[in-house]
Amino acid sequence: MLNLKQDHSTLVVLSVLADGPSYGYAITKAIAAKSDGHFKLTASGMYPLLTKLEKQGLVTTSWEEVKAEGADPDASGRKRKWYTLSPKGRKQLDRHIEAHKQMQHLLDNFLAPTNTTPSTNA
Amino acid sequence: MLNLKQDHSTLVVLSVLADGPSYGYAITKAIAAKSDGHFKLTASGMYPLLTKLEKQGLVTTSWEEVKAEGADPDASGRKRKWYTLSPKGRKQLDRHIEAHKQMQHLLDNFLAPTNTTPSTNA
DNA sequence: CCGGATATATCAGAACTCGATATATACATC
DNA sequence: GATGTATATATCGAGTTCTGATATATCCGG
Repeated sequence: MLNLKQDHSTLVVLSVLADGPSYGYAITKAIAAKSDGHFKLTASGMYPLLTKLEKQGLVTTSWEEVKAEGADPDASGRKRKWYTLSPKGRKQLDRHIEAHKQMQHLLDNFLAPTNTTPSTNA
Repeated sequence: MLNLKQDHSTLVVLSVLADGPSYGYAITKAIAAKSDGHFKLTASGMYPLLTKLEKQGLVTTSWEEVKAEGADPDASGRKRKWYTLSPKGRKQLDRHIEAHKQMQHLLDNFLAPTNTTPSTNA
């Protein structure tokens, strides 16, 4: 169970939101599910990140009352804060994926065996 | 020019030391060179990291006097602190590379298009 | 009514980031 | 010999991030 850092969290959260609007708790569950239980992003990592994404204009938010079935329509039920990926957020996701691919590429090169004269050159 | 975070710094520094002993300043240069100028690890990131690696027993250290050619043998010249990868450090590097590969794999899977029923299944 | 799941959010101590600063030697150029 | 750049190690400090713990409140099954 790998705890995600903010860079990876951002990538993963934006990626989840690319599939459609969601809310904090559901996103943590989606991350766990979509990663076969390998990735973990806890509440204390999730909510500050979502706030940050909102401030950056990468997501827009709205509150929704979660009414229990047959509940008193006047009673104030549990609330959900929905997060929707903005066009800016979608672009940022693409850029983030590109950056991630490049980092992968650069690291792979860096870690590759130090062959000064590879046979592929012959 | 990407500034490396500690996770990547550790991977990269241990990888440099796997090629043989080196010292702080040379490692920063080696990282820049080996990454074609893409990776940067500054002094304020390097020295705390090296200290940490030493405390963890991943590297061993020794001081060496850098004598200028034809310099007074009694004069105290510049000093270098050499870092050598320990067997424990070598194992840690392997583990770190494995973890990195797994993270790559998991992220790639995560970011892959959401095909619930791929045509490869038919 | 209790406990576990759902749901959002903050707190606080620890760790990390990174430009700036301190210190000192080496060396080339003017 | 002065000035500047490169070599070389190291810390400081303001800001950010990390993470388990805590707080609050609803929902639902037993």
